[in-house]
Amino acid sequence: MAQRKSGHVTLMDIARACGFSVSTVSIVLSEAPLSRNVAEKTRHRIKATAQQLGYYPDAYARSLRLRRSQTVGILAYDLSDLYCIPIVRGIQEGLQPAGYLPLLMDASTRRALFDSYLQMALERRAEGVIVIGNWVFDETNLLSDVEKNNVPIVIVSRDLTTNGVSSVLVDNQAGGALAVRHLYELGHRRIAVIRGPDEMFDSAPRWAGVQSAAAQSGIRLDPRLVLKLPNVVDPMSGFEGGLECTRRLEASGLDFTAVIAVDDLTALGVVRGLSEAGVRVPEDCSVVGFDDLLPATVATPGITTIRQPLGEMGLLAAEWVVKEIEARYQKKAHAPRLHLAPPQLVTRMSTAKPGRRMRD
Amino acid sequence: MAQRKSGHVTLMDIARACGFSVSTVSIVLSEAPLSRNVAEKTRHRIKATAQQLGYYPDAYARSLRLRRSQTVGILAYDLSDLYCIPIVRGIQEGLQPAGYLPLLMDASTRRALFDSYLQMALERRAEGVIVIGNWVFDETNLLSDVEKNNVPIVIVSRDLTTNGVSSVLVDNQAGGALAVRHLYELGHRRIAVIRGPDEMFDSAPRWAGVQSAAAQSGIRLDPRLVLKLPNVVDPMSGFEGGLECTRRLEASGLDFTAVIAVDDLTALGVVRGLSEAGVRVPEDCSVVGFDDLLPATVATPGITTIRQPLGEMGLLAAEWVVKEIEARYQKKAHAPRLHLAPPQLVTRMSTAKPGRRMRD
DNA sequence: TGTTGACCTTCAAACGTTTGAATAGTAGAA
DNA sequence: TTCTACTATTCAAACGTTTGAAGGTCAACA
Repeated sequence: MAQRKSGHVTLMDIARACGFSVSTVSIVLSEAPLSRNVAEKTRHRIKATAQQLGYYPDAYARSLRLRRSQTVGILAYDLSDLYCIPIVRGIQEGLQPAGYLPLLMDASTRRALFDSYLQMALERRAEGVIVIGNWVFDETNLLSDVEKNNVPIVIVSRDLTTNGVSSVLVDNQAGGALAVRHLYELGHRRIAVIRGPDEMFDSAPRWAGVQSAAAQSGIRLDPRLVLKLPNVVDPMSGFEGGLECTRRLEASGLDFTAVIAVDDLTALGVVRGLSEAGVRVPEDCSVVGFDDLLPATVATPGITTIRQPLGEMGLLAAEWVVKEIEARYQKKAHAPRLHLAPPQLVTRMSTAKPGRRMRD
Repeated sequence: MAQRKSGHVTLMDIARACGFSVSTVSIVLSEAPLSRNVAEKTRHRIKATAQQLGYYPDAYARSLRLRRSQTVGILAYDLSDLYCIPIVRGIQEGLQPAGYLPLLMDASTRRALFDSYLQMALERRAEGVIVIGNWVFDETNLLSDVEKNNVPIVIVSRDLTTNGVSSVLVDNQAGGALAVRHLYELGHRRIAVIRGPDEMFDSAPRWAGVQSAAAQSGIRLDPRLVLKLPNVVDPMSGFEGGLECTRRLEASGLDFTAVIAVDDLTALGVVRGLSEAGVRVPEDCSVVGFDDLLPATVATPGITTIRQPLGEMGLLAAEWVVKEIEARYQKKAHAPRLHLAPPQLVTRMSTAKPGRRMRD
């Protein structure tokens, strides 16, 4: 067997091994149209040799020649945020049939990493980029760099259409309203709200939804029962924030029969806080979360929550990039689009009719 | 500006734009040693033009020429398994300083995807591969294909040293023992155990650890209190299995004051099952999990568990591949290595001294 | 005998980089 | 003047593919 420089088997190695030219070998192995002309036994011989030598075509050489990478970069701002994975799954599902490979990157909440990965995506000639931007990152200059290179980009979970970027996200406002209406129908009237930090994009629209639904139902939201989480990027911060806020609520001595938390982790923090104070969920107080992540399902009591259709959102984002890539090859670019996915109420054990809560 | 074919700015574009040759431009932009010889203003001019044109070097051309991809494939069998992410984080951390880029791939529990991603890793000329094999996958023929291509491979969370693959995993046996001893010291003597399915690699050693520690402490494990989860690959299956087993335990009418579950999700299923039966945790029954994943922390009560040092494990795996890659460039390969990371008991609220449990 | 077409295979150029070797130009030393 | 040494830049080949164009061979037909 020929001694190869790179340690990898190449077309040349196969050509030498079975006495044909590199061209023929390439034609056969890549199943090019021309391969119909190649004699049956030649084809067989070449394929067998390739198999036996453990040949894998070199993606670099191939992409270089074809000027296509068949790759889409997926850039998650924080992959450990539980809600990323279902999105990633959806994206993969959407990319697969179109023959694009996901290039998954996790910025681990580090801004510098995010930038360098974005750069890497460009160097790798990703034909499109999907950003999962669950947390805030104010600067979009790099994203514009992406656009400058004629690479279509879609962002999931933030609305950046004003910056010219197609966006897929849940209808946060409708979600907030859903939570309020659910509690209202159960009979709750004194509802505490734990809002997300200002720096989290979802916070404002969810709060807006809560407010408008409350107004519509004739519920007065006591400002003293509305708290806001501090802005920390740690994945556990929601839980701790919810816990801390609940302690404050309990210490205040105010009455409330339900709590709406900005997300599931916060809701779990609320449950913990109530439990510390000897308040039972849902008998004494109901709790509603947002997102529908695993911990909300497996906790006891299971958390009633507003579900985001994360998989579908990822799928749609993938389909959009793919379509946009194809479009650009035909020299026509679309205007940025926006999709607000409908949220869905998932009723579990953490909400019930308001009971008689004893307060000493 | 020159009209380029590929839609991307190339060295040639820059060369034309500022009147130097491609070589000079390359030398300057890649900061090659020769660039010391290049006149200051030439350098400036070239860099400025590159910047202005939005040049990103083509990773494909570069890797092709250099015959190095600076890439390590990370192949997770199921990224939605919560315990993958900390490992991935650790790996990234270990790869970064060595200048290798992670190529993250998620097989989504699908065997076929796993195979095709592994193939892709080879086509992308990954210089090393790290497999996170949290669930069983019996065939290692593809892994041997990897070895055949002279690509070092490390597996996290399974012992495949007998197949010649370096392995990093937690000391499951020690972990099982830790759980028993903790309960023993609290005073528990009648302990139920929910074992993992046979197809899950960790199951056997954890059970062995439980058995030996029980024997050492003089605890007799009632076989009727030892149940086994069915083999389902769904991420929720642990929870549902734990719940189902607990219902069976409760229905049996047997006495027990504590439950050891094979992992955290199962433990949460146990808590749910106990709650259904009106059994309080930890007052009436203690529960211990394994892994220390997020849901164990944020549930109420927080689950006492055996922590795997996932980050460190990933870090070590990364360091091993990197070292092995460098070694192969010097034509010397190491024998496969094994590291059993020490588990650690994390005490939370789900365990306490056995109380007087009423049974009618 | 020459021509045609069908069939099978190869040539050679290109993709965008990097880099050892080569080419000039300048200047100081022998 | 010639030699050496240094600076500043370029040539050209190579990495492993793909593919339009061209090269063969062979049989059949005119």
